[in-house]
Amino acid sequence: MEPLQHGSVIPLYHQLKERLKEAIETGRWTLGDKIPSENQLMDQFGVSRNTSKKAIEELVQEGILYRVQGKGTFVAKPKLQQSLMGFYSFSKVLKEKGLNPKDVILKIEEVSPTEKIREALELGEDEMVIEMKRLRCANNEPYILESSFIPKSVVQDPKQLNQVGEISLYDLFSQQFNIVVTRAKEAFEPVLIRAEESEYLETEAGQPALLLERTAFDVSGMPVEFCISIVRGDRCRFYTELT
Amino acid sequence: MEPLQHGSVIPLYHQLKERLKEAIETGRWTLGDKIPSENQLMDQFGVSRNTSKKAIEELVQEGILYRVQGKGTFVAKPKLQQSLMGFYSFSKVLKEKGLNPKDVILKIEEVSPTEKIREALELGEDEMVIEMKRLRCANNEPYILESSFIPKSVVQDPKQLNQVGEISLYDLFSQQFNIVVTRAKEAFEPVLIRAEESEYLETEAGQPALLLERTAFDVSGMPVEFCISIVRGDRCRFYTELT
DNA sequence: CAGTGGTCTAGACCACGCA
DNA sequence: GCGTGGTCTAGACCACTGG
Repeated sequence: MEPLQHGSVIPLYHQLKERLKEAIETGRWTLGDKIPSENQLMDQFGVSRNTSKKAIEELVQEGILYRVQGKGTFVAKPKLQQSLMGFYSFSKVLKEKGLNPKDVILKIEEVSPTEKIREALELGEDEMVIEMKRLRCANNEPYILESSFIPKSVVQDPKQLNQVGEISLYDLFSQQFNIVVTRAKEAFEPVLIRAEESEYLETEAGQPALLLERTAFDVSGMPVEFCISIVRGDRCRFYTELT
Repeated sequence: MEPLQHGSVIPLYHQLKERLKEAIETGRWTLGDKIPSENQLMDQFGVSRNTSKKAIEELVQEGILYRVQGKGTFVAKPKLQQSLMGFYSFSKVLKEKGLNPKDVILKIEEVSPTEKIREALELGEDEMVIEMKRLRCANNEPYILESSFIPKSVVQDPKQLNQVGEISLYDLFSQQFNIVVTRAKEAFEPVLIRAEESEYLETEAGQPALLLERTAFDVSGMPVEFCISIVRGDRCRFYTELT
């Protein structure tokens, strides 16, 4: 491990913070691992305890680490999973509780992206994408019709996506492709269900729904997924808390 | 100003933080005011600079204060205004930019609350509410039809609400009734526009819309407003960023 | 008991904004 | 030049956890 640059314009705690973050993002430490104590970091990097503390505290603030007094400092769950839960938790989303979630994969195939998708994923000319279309159900009733578009450069072989259903798409990204999704942009608006969607969602055309578009980015800021969801309005309600 | 309790179970920085927060919430300092410097707080409360700094830093983290190097520490905008801006900024909400926002008050009157409203506002039997129904426009085109329900105990005289339009409801709350809204819960779902709403919104029944319900709370956690909005789906798009 | 994080002090030097 | 916040050090005592 190279020493930190003392006397640099970049604060020591910030340099240390980046080192720790890098070690987590590259998989050096993962979910639940114990990282070195304040005293150990202090010795390893030649800084004071308050400086190593400040680096850790900011990472705790960002939700990357968590601390337990008397035990140590540990790696928290990836950030996006937390945020998604915070914003619209799928369990809370459903009016009925006691749900039995299940995803049906309708198709996985290589397609030519529309202009909108090409833009969202920052693709070049002629770059192809893999489309995975899923019907997401709870208690065997459909509630979301979802299409994920993933650049071919990310997932060379569509077959690799077949595991989705057993594990989540983002877990698959992290485990199979070494891609950690850390950020996402979302846009949504109310729409009417169209005829071709109504069949899958087992409802009628013209019923209220939410159109949700999400672009997910990996740690380097590269877009890795563009997702379009149609959410049945009668089955879903979204909650947020503004504090 | 009473001194802090040294040696208490409650950390000094936390006590100081509460003192500062209280001074802001009671109006001792308001938006844009400069608060005492770290050195001044250090002397006034008999703590070290790091302790006064930590109290301030946490309030900065919570968005209550902001700091400018070389100038000082200042009171930020009330939190809710920020959150609302962060979550669905009305300016970003509109597809068209260069908007000219205007609110038309349709009615202000004392009404008997429905069961839903009574529950949201935690009202007792026979307690009345003031309903303020507004049509919110941009570029003279309607986009939101909104009804606010406010407990009569909060605003004794409906006439006091007439200023809304010149200033925002939450600014009125803070200036006239000394109520600072600090928290809000929101729920939304897609719906179809109904006949009676379509007239105001100048569209057709059956068009997509967003139904948005918000309960706003003051500092003590008392509900002070329940608001039902119908948002035209064709004119609005909501954005969020998950990080 | 040793190790951890939680709090706190009393110093220090720096970059910045302003008069 | 002075006051501000930004960074940093080297100590200290405490409460909690685990062996």
